[in-house]
Amino acid sequence: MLERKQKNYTLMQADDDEDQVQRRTGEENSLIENLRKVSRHEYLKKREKKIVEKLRDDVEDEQFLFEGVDKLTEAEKREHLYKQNIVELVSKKQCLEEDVDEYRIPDDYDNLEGGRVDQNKRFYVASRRCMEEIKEIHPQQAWEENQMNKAKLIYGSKDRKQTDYQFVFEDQIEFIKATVINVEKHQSTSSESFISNSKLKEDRKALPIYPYKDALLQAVHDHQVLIIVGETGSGKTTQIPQYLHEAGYTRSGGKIGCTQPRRVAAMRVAARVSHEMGVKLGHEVGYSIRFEDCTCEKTVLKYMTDGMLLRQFLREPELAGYSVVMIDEAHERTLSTDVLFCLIKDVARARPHLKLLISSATLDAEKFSDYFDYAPIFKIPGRRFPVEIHHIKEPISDYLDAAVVTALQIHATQPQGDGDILIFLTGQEEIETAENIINHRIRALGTKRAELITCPIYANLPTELQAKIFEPTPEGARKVVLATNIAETSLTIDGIKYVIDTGFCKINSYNPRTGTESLLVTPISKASANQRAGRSGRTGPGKCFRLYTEHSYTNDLEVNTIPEIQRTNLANVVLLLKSLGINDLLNFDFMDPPPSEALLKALELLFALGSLDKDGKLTKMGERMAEFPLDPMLSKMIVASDKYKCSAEIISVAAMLSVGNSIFYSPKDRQVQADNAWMSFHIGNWGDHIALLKVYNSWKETNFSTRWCYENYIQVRSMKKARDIRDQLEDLLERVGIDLTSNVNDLEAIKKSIISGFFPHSARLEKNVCYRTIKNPQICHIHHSSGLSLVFPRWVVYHELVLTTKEYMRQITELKPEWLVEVAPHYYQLKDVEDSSSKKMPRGIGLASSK
DNA sequence: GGCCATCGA
Repeated sequence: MLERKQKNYTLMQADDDEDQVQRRTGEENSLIENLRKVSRHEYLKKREKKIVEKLRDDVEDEQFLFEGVDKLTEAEKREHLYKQNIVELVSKKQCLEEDVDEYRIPDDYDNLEGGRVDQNKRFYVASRRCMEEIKEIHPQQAWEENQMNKAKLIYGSKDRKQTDYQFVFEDQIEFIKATVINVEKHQSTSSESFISNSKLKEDRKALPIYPYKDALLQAVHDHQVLIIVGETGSGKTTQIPQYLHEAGYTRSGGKIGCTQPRRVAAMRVAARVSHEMGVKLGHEVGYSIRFEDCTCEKTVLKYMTDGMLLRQFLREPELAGYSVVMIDEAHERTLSTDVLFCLIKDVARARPHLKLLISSATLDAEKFSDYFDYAPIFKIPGRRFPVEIHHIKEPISDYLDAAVVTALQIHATQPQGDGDILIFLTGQEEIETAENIINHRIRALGTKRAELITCPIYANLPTELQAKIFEPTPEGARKVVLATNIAETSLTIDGIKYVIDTGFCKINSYNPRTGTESLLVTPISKASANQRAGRSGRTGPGKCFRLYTEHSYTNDLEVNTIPEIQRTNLANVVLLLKSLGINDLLNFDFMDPPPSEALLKALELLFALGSLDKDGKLTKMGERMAEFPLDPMLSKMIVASDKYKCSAEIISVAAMLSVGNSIFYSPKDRQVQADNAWMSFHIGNWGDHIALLKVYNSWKETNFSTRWCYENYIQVRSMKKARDIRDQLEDLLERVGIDLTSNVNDLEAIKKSIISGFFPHSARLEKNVCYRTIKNPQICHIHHSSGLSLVFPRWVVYHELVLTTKEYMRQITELKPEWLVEVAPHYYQLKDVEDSSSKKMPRGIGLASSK
């Protein structure tokens, strides 16, 4: 097939040559004929690019997923090499054509001559990013850890702390101990049919979970719901589904599903398990994440994101295709996991043969147990290196300064090259200032000490710059990684020996009364503090320096972070639950119920958007909106765009809004250029929504060019994500019966569609630079990232309201007040939007009759 | 003239 593809290329070339000859000689050729050729030429160019891109993705995927898998057939290997060759040839050619030198800061892996990307290095770097899961299970690692543990079996001080709690679960411990004996008796009877490779088998046996295998199977057999407490490195995620599969839980046709909070985790674990089972990924073992379904009819072990399983409830409310569902990393308490708890508990009652495993790393398993009708707790020990924890003696006032000083102290006093430093800070700005201070002070020290390399990392940092933290530290030097919470769970950095924990992070919480999200610096929880400390003990014994006193650790910090469900906008969740036929949400069996105010606010909004009727039942409109994996206001905007015949534009806007605020990129050293690029999308005061649309369409016009992004200081990663979302939305349009219609020049139609979804978010200019929201009147300002921040239109509609240092509206568009009445007559009356009576706002304005 | 923690569909 690939050979055919290449032939196509040469054929295309021949076609083109012929074209030229004909064009020169054939006087009689009609103009139309010529145009056709030109357009074909263009089409072929585009097609070539598309095919190459597809090939490149294939190669990346294969390298990423089959890394270390030696089960590939010869044909597969050949094909892979072939693809790789083509991609390399093409990228050589492209690099000559596209000499990109804008905001692309060269880093190690694209430093080859001619700017060519060294794919191997790149994948090395990329795979480091998500080493977490692999670390847990990599055979080499397992072996090494095993050897280390043989020498001295030590548990870290973190573990020591947790022993305090162990007596609480005495029953469960007894339960485990009893079964350990069983394990030894029946060990040899376990099924071994799937593993031919003896090395792999040994590795699997070396995992801490292995001795508990039969006991675990017995427990699953005896109980419908089981809480599993297994620490990092126990092998629970990879082994338990395999054990259950081997024990026959998939024999009657049901799948084993395992959820993960993050996409990379689902992918990597699935890849690992398929490797262990000696099957091809996507066949018996697969994964399913948004934009990527790597499963087939044969799939019996399915790893997926928790959000994915949640969406599956819409199509398959009984989860009939599953015989076992395992919810992994339950302690993280993501919004999706929490909602899954409620739904799955209900399903389990209706389906007595469905097995349910809730797996968590912490010891608040008792709470999980209580929630699931006192389900038994099964504890599996983990493996970790000891971590020494140091607290400060006296409280300090400036944690940023203290963090820098501590880092420098470590650097100065600890042996050279014995490990890197990781500092947890709260955000981008803090990271940048810390970076500056450290660099400055290091320079002042002169060349006496070894080099100290600062590596910032946060989610919004362009990928090219993120890769820096995964490069090995040069001989004799030391790295200091300045990270946000991203390093707490989402990525793992090798070689960290010292953690400096400032004790703070930014946490988002939603105020249902005002509809504001606030992102404020908050003390972390104990669980979080321990997680952070654990980051130093992954590859060897570590040390953690906490910039708070032991007293405040024990007395001031909360035990756990407040679950997301209690501090977020619930509109989306409520719509989902409503479309599953769950009506009484106030008495719904949440593990930690969200504030009733938040539920009411969500219901009120859904009613205003027309997705619920006055009895709280889902309407036809609500059904259509629920199809979209978006915030209900965005969904409503899309459904409304049908009326204004601009659905093509609106789904672009929705996709761009969904990726959030990481579109534009403004590096400190190129601020002027970046500002200019930004300006070019904001001329004419169209507003931010239209600017986003312009960005998307311009990118599309350049055939999704990466170079174009660099030139315009736009983040490629975000744009690609927007494209994926937009593609998905386009597919969904068909499902809800909306035609894809484009009307790019009718800005009024586009704005009216936006307002149809966002009419509850309107505000008017109050005085000077202050705005006042119409509903729940409150003072706010235009965020400085907005194109209208110096324009101050009288009336605006905003995408979101965020409290940072002030109340800011983000992503705004100007509107005519009468549009509000036109689009939402049930919500606004003419008197609400009349400009003349602006002296004082009547109470309850805007809430015309929505109760 | 002042900035956006982190995931997920």
